[in-house]
Amino acid sequence: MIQHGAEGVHLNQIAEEAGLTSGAVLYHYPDLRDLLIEAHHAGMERFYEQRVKKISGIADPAQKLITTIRSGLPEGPDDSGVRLLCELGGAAGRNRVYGTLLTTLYDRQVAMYQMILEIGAAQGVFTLTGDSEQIARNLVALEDAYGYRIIARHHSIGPDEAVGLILDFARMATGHPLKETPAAPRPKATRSTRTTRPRANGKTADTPAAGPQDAD
Amino acid sequence: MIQHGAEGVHLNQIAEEAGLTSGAVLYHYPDLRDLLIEAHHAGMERFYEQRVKKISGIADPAQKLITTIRSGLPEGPDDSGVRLLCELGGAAGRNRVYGTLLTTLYDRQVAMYQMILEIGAAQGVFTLTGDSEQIARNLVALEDAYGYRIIARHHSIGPDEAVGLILDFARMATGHPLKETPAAPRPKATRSTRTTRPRANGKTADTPAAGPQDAD
DNA sequence: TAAGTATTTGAATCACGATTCAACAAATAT
DNA sequence: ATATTTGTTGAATCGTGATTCAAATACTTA
Repeated sequence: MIQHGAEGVHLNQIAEEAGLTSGAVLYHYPDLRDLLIEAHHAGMERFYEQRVKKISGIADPAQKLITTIRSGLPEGPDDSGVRLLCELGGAAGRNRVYGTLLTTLYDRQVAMYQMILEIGAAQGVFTLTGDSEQIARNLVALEDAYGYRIIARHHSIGPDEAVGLILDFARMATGHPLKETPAAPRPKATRSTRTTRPRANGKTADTPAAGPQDAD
Repeated sequence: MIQHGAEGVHLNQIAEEAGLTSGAVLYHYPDLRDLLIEAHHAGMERFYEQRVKKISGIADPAQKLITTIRSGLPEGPDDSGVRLLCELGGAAGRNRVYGTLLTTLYDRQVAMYQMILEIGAAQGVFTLTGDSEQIARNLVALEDAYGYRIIARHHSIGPDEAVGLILDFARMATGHPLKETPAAPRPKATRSTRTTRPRANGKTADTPAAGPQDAD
């Protein structure tokens, strides 16, 4: 899906990716669409779980907020997790299931932010300038949008710039300076989230070597 | 593209939509991709022009800002202009041309907002809490994101709610109350932006009547 | 080990969509 | 009025990808 779009996936590609033949894939998923939906669902779930895990250990609301913001953005234009979500965004207008999936994710993310905001406010660390849900919604919205910008390879908006922009808003909304920890030099070359798959067994020796960037 | 996704368009559908046969379409666009790019380009252009036109007559910066925000959002989940842009968002990760197209649009919209903000500030109407570009970027980002939410049919976020949320941010950023004009009861049933096309000439009498909502 | 079940293969088939092209029609120029 | 070009058609062709299925293989259980 990342390579050819939600509507452009071909059974054979899926099979090859899985190290199987088309028949085997059909054996498990007589209807391809079910597989795609499950895949999207799993991708979303993984994305969300990762975020939750990243902030689970942090106590300070400000640091928690900053980390959460960063974890919602792609690591770069090739971040597969976010790429998938962007793909979903386009398809959501056409397909109710995808729409619901995406909507659910959005709501969960809002709840996550809202929790952080509320706790911070309760501790007196944040001074919210409005309803916590309203702020949370805007935070998630900003994340989403900058995700798209990064995926589209905007020349002047990368992950760092996006974090900066979102923090600008977060500061207004929380009344907290939200200093980015200069520590934690985010691990550079953790690119390609793609789990290395055990290639097809023999026979399919001729991989047409699809370029890293498919020109549609 | 709206019906079947950027990767799912079929020549015959395009031809039928245009009231032609596949051959005739190929005569003008030997490479289908050129057509799609031009279509996206035209769609974007139209979207932008419409926004500019809508605010052209307004003098008051606050009203201008409010109107601009509204004009950046879809009128509903079926707004074809925005649907197309969402489609583009997913494809941008795969296709450099689309990425550039989208990036360009984003930058132009930022410039548009920036202008409004700067003028408002110069007139003493707005008191910007930060860099005008930074605020403008976030405004466009919010628009984009809520566009996606609306297209995905979020149960509690429609055009009105989105405007409200964006205005919440805009108020923080401009220090202006930004009261929505209760006047101008937005025209209810202006659905289906789709321009009525002169149907195919004879022969192609059997239109399979594709439902309004294609289940992917 | 043997029987039974689950999975995978590879080839055959089927359907559909892109592409080509000769003939036709319309518009425009001479 | 005729020639030329421009655009369009419809049918034929071609290629690709989904789908089916009998046979082969792997795994499980008794």
